Amino acid sequence: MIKITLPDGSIREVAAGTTALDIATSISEGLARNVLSANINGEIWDATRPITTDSSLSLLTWNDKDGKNTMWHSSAHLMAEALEALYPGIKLAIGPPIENGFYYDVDFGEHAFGDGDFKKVEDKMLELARQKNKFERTEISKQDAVSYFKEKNDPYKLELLEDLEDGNITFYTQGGFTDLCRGPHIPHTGFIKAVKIMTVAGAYWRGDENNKQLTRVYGITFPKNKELTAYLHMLEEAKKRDHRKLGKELGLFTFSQKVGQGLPLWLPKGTDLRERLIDFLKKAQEKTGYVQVATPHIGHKDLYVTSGHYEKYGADSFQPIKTPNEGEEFLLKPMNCPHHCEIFNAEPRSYKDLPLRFAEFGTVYRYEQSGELHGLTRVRGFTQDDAHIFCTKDQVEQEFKKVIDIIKFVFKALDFKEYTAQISLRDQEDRTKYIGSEENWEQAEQAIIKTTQEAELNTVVEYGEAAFYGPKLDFMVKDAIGRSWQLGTIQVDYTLPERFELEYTGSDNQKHRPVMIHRAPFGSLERFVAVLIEHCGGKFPLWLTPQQVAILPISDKYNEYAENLSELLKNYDIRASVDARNEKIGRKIRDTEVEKIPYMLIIGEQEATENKVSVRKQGEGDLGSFSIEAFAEIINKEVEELTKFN
RNA sequence: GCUGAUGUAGCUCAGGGGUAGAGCACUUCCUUGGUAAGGAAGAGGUCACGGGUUCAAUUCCCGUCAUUAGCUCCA
Repeated sequence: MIKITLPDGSIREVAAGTTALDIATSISEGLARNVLSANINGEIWDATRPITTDSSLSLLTWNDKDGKNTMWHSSAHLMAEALEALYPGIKLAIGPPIENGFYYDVDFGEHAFGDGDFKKVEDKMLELARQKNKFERTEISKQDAVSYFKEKNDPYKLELLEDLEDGNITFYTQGGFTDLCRGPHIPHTGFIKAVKIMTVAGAYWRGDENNKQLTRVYGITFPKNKELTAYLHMLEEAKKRDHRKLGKELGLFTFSQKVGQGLPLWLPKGTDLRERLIDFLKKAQEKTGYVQVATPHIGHKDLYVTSGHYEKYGADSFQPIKTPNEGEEFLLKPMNCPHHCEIFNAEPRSYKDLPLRFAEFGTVYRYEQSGELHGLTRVRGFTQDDAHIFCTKDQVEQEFKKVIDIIKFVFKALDFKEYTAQISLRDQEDRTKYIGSEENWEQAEQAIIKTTQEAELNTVVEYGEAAFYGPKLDFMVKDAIGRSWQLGTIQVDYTLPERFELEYTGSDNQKHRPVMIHRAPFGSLERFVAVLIEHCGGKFPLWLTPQQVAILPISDKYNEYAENLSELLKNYDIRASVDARNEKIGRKIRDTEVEKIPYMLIIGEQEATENKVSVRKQGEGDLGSFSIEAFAEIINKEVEELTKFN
């Protein structure tokens, strides 16, 4: 008999060789029908694999990330089986699960696999799935494995086998298909009820462009048809929210071939939004003791040689520009921090001056490969909401706390309700790859852990994800349709103070090296605006939106009253404009709704006589009649609630 | 950067070896209308750019540029 510890702490005694599925069955039939795999002592196993020693067990279903992965990994095998049946002679490479579904890299030989083939593959997969073929695990010797794939003439699997140790090799077979695979897999193919082949793309064997290009077939599967429908609906929704589309429709930004790839041009409305975001953050930062600095768009090459950026990124950057006479080399600024270090160095600093917080909305330029450019999320020129905090190592904790406060404030004002903080710490095994003293690291890492706890953040700790120059904290937000984006970041840096020989005089009258903290709540304005657009679907929060109110006269008889109203609202800091077009009110309302302007004021005979406004809210409809003062108060209250820091 | 797809009016797109079409937007006129599209007329295009094939290219071929889906990359 062996002991199995369940997640609730209860212990079951079962015969050795019992499977996770057996245990699920003993709990309930319903549970057993949903078990995809199991976590045995921290390893993911087949639910059908016999357990032979005392173990902890948790059953994994579609609701678990690992359960989904198992399902999708098995789906990749199912797709491979279908592809082999439909296109005999193809060679299979690798087929892992990914964030949304799975793929398989396939060498189709002469056949050009494309959209036209998808339906066929989906049908075949469903046909095979309905056979409820079991996934069977076999341990196999390396020699036998090699001869199997030699027989099958599959060069990719043979190459994979070269790197595997004998005694550690398993095959999985379902129906007529056998694949080299570590597993685990779902009990049988019948769990796969809905299948969609999404797309194909080229991918190099082992990610190396010198290797042969294979066809990567992407697919996704679900245990219920309904979930597939919901997923496809979500994709449609994402398309509608695409910031590139909305940015164009709402007149926020554009690109020009003449100006250059990846160089966004902000249109008046987009600039309004952007400036408003800047003001908003500046105000919060002023209250937290930041001071603004400003630095030029280029800097001497030596600056970046000192910072180390030239060595690391110089070759892949925009190349240096030279002065015509002296031939001195300058780089387009890829980072603000070296400039800020020199500002720190501009005068002798005392411990009494610290912390010093230099903030700059600094525009930087980075050469991104042309294939990487994407709307506003990946560009070659962008503005960081950058700041560098120079402090003593004892101040790191308090400074972290303040930065977290600002970031939380930003997320709240912009209605990002769900976010997690990823704490990136040193590799626990190998500490040689990091610069800075053990003591400093330890102190900073502890400060991050402590402050994130105190701030009651949802955190994930990732060991080995720290930058070589210091630990960091990244904020991942979930948008309105459940996608994750990385936005704000806080990073501790021990190397730049070292490289720039930053010093301050301590209370002991000795020279000390300050700690530097990089931080950017938005990350970059471009990327942040892109995420924000997709999050709110273009319906910006009232405080931020370029136009808050549209004044819609019923006919041109009331245009004058409307214009007066617009002027009056300016006194209340409300951004309004009049739609004086010769159109019917229904048309004006429709167009305003489409433009996603939050409030409409309908102005006609009645309003003009009574000196009132009829208020209509975007997406909601008629709110009734208000005096102008009352309306202004509603707007201003809503704005203030969201944008007040502290 | 690599591989594939795409590039036609301001926008969304149709078309196709004999120098172009729709809807929306725009302009003008009519209409003065009370909570999601009133009517009519008009204007608007070197069919991304450069070569080639052809009597003739926007259409076919090649190249360049850009966009896009992936791959690789991201201070």
